[in-house]
Amino acid sequence: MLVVDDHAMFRAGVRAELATAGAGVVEVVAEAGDVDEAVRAVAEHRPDVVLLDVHLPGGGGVEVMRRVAARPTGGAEPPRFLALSVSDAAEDVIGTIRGGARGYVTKTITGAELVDAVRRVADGDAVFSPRLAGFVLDAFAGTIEVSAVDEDLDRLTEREREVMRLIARGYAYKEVARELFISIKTVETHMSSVLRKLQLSSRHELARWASERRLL
Amino acid sequence: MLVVDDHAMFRAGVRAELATAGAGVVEVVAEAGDVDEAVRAVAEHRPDVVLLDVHLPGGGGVEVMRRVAARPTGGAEPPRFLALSVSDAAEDVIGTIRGGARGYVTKTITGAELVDAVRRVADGDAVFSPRLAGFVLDAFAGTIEVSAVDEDLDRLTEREREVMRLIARGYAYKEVARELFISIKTVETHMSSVLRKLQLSSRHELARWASERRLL
DNA sequence: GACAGGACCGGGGTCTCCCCCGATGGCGCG
DNA sequence: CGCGCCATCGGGGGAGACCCCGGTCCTGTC
Repeated sequence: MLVVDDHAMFRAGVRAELATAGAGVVEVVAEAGDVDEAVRAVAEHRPDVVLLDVHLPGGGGVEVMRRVAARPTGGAEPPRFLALSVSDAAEDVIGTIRGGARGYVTKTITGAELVDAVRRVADGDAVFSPRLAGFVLDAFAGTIEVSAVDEDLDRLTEREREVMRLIARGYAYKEVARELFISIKTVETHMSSVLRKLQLSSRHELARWASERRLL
Repeated sequence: MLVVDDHAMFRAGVRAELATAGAGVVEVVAEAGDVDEAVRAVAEHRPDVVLLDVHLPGGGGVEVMRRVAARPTGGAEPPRFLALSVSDAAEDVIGTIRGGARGYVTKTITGAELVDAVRRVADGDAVFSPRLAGFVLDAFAGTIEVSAVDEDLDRLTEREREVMRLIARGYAYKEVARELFISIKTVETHMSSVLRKLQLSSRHELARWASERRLL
């Protein structure tokens, strides 16, 4: 494992904890204190797991993952990243996951828990601290208001729904007309009904409305 | 914990495993064999964790989560769902997570691992089997082609990017002009450059382009 | 100093969007 | 049968979107 954190004291703490709680399970092969060092250390030592601080000089942990992913691995498996941070802010967590981390734990974690988390990430598991699992899964599950959608959407006729779908995808009236073998004027009539029924006022609002509800 | 699975034999197996490996940690308070039973059992026993089979008669595990979420809890905390399935298909996993599950493990799991997974989900952790963590996190991280985006996006000047962002969000030229303290004509000039540089032909295509690349 | 490029602004034109008004034919319902 | 709803089509018009052309400043480069 590679330990990346800008505080040497913290890295020493991780080493000490893992030496006792994780003896024989987790081996620290190297340390790094900023983004450049981290990228070099990954290339040199090819660790299975990188314990990665989120707030790191030189672009943060996300930058490390981005640069490691951009470099050729020479056929070797890329390391798995376990993010470690004092922050439990949603944007940090989600940004880190988007960046490619396979886990995110806060620094309130105990040594034994850290050993377990590292082991799990090494096995391919996803690991999240309790408070963070909520962010990740909620963001992933999305804000799908099933009940509200149906009530509005059911007011539309079949033909109106077809027109709505195409308009929301950015089709011009002319293109919708050609696609559905009807006149432009009919498309305008349907669109007028759609906007009125959905209480929207333009095709742009309609596009956002449909996009938020994943109707495209 | 509530065990939901349509095979009585499997439920018995879970009970037996948890009695030995999870003695004193995990207590099975009830069982259910289909969606209706599961929803009733949740209302009656209010378990902390529901071990939920994905392929279940009556709509699947997703239907259970949907109906439990729709019913008032009477102030009590809703249970956390741990999905359990023979399937490791991406659509099953992602659909289940979208449905609100806090974890997903396959039935190849051992008794000790199951105890650990249940304990973690009860604590609020997200738990995923190794092969599944890939699906979930990749789907969440999205298909972000950093390299392709930058080449196109870097051709835009700073001002063009600002205009592009607002237009992609559905702002009218007039609104963009007001927002950026410039004239409508200037907005048109910038938009013309944006469309030319990105090889797009309308604000609608631009909106889709930006939306696909999560630039909003 | 010439030259390029970016930010800024304008005229004028065509097309699209969105609304108002109208009409016809079909289909089910009381 | 009258009535309402739906799908179809049209005229007209105002506002906006998009594109063509023109221009003035400023800044950085050679």
